[in-house]
Amino acid sequence: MSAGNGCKCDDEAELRRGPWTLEEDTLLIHYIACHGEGRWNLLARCSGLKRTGKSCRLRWLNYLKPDVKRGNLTPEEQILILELHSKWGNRWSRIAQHLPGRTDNEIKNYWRTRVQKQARQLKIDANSTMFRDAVRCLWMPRLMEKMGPSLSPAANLNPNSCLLDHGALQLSTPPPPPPPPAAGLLSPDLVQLVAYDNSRSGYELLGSENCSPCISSDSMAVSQLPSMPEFSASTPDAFGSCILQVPHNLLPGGHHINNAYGLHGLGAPAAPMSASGGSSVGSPAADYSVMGNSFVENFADCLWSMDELWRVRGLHDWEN
DNA sequence: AATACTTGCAACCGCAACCTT
DNA sequence: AAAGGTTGCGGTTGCAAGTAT
Repeated sequence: MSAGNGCKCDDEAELRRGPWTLEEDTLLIHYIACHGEGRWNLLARCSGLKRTGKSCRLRWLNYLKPDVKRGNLTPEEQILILELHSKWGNRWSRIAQHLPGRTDNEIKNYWRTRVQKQARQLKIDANSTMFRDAVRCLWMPRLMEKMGPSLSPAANLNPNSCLLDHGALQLSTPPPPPPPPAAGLLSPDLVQLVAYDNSRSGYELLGSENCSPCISSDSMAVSQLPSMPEFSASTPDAFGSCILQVPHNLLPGGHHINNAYGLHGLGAPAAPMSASGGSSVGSPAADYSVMGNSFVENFADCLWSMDELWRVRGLHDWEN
């Protein structure tokens, strides 16, 4: 460990930083093959690498180690991450222990880039109960669908444990406190909904058995929505969700809420609604008049369910 | 085609816990 | 027991690649 043990002890000022080169990787792999893992500072000094022990350790564990799995996380792994994070929070290394071949860094990146993005789109704090509800009600069922019939035991979750379920509501903890103004309140004139592409040819807001209390049991085609200037939709994300913004004044029967989520469908992401749109639609005005009645009718059902949900949860007073 | 913007991920940093002497 | 060194964790940053305008 000392300067006199035969190691190449270079001036610390020459330590390299930044991306690793192929030569450095080769050197590190070769050294570990000969001497094994651990003792990272010694490794750094004696391998000829002008890196800190910390940097060597990180490169090995996160990238070079043979059992590190590359490629996208499977739906099973994603479910596991969501579930374990809801249990343990940001304990990345602990979570990683349950996903063989995946590193804490990878899981942390997944959470930050995918999951927190979802929270931002929903305008919900990623650590809030409300967001955990959304995860359980929206993503987990979708991921399970992607997994098909081969549900792994670890991911054998009961979607009906969704906190949005009426039964669960009655039995479980008191309603969560109203979210802070920034988390959930929209402009007084708009309602936001999360919708999923359900058919690749359009968008559909669907009833879901998993989250039946929070949505209408009817489904409704909204593939023509983009042709209506009153509505806007965000670009669908990696999970296929997009945010619809709908003017309050289009809602019949005085039903109005400030935030809604829980509209659940199936299928892969597709082009933004504004890009492909409905198949046989004419001018925006004509489209709306043609399909308007049935759409609004079902939409109202859906919103009523959401409205009821918030009332049950004691959140009604965060309406304007 | 060029530029601006967004996204995903590898790598770094600070800190705390653990280990060795 | 204490001090110094090492390791591991979680948060953050920087950059290359991809996408939108």
